[in-house]
Amino acid sequence: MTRTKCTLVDTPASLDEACREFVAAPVIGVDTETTGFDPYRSRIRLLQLAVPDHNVVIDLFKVPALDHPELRQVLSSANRIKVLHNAKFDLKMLLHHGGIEVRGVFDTLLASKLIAAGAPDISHGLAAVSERYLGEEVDKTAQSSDWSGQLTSEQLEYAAKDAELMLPLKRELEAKLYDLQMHEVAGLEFECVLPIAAMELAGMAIDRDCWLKQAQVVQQAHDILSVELKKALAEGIEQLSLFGDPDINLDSPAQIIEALGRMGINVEGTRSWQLQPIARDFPVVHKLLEYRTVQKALSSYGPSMLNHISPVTGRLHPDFRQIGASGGRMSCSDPNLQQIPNTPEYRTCFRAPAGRKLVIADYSQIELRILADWSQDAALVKALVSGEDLHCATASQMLGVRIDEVSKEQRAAAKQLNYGLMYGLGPQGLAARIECSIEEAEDLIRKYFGAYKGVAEWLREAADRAIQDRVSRTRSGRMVSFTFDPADRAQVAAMERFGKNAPIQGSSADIIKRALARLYEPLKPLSARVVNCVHDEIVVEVVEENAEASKQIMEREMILAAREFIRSVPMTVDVAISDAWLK
DNA sequence: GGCACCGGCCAC
DNA sequence: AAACGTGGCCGGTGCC
Repeated sequence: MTRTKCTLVDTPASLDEACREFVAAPVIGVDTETTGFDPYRSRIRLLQLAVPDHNVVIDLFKVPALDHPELRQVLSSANRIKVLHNAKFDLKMLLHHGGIEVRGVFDTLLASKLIAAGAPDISHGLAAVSERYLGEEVDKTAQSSDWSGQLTSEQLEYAAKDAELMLPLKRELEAKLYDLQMHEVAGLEFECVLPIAAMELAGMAIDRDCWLKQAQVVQQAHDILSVELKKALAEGIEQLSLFGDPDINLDSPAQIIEALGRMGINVEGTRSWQLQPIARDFPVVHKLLEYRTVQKALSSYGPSMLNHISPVTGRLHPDFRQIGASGGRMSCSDPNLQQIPNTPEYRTCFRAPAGRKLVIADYSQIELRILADWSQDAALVKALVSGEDLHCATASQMLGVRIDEVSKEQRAAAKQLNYGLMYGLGPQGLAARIECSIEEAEDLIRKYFGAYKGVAEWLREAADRAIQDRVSRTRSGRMVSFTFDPADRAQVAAMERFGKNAPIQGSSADIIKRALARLYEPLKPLSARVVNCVHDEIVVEVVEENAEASKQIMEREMILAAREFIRSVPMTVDVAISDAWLK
């Protein structure tokens, strides 16, 4: 690469000059260097902007560039494309420190992930992506250097280089996205970056005392159970033990298997599905299952959760990975607010601060509605359009009984089928879940697909597509690729199940992402902030007096987001206004 | 001490 | 691989 002109901006006059250049540029590479990763506890040192043949490095410790009207306009205007790698990070910094909402984002990280179509073991770091698309090695050693003091020429060079790289990288990635017909879904993803950045900055409020109180209750149960369980497990070796209680580690599956074996209880593993069937026969097994529950509650949902509370905001600011799953779903970590136990004891601790409310909105049966729309199965569409209880309607269709005569067991079986079959549930799995024989399960599945022939056909085609084309698409055009060894029957079977599931799960992700993007502007005037997003659910925090208005907007925008993709069945959104994360 | 992996289990 | 999909977090275990 030829040497590009590089300017260090550290005076108001040089900033003015540089800004004139950006105002005219349709595409700008952007990067920042910061003193840390937490926007609330670190500062932006450098803002790098690259246009063809010119890199500009702005030293924000020397000149208050984030206040510069032209620069703000350049960054927040959707008309000028800003190319960044992992834009969420820079957007959070610019939003928090400058109140700047960066629009017109092209994110090279998300582009790379889309192109990879969920293939595992592909790195999407800037160095790897540059290498892959430009054949260029990038030295990232300066990234973790100290950006708070006197800067070396190496640091400045590195800083400029990252922004400069964005321009050729965008060219390559964009061409590839068009090739693959994924420019539209790329736009969908790029529009989500600002809303997700804002969601992370907003964070979720948690009531510390409430959480600790709950943890203490569990701790007590844990202590009692652990003593009882140790005693029960020791009984098998009483005659061997000369030194009192053997110090068995209850959290070690290997030691548990050994201890149970000494008592004459032989198990392959100690997962709950393996233990459940024999829990009635052996009190010690029942005790173990009880212990497991509280152990999980204590370790994953105990006091350690509070370590994630920001000392600055007093709230939880998780990390959302925008393309976290191969089908396009988001994932969440540190902490994972998508896996908080769905029980009142825990959810009630996620409480809106005084004078504020949570508005909780979720799509009802979104995946089944996608399946119905996609398969155009007449019976399933009709059941969903009718607004009847879906699982009763399914049981009625399958078994030929009147809908008001469907028994509890029949409805439960239908529910398992509705949710399970689109993931590839087989007779064995169904039998285990509803406690019937394999033959009965086979019969139920036959009846289900007899009632929903269109669904059967669609699922068959989806599985075939995965095996033959090794790729399928969600409703937005997002590609999901499948890699497997065709000689391995188990892998083929797993891929068939994945092939059935991925387009549906991924389309659901398309829809919720459209909802996040659509909600951003309408919620702003209400000072309502999205604080969490759990696959088919969006949680907003808002001042009490604007809760009702927020509710209306959420219902409207979420339905409109779904209608962008799904038209033949109604999408329904359940919305509740609440003090805590409870409906 | 850090890392990778596993068994196990929480969410949707 | 539970013959039901997608994730992340935990403690145990073994390795370097």
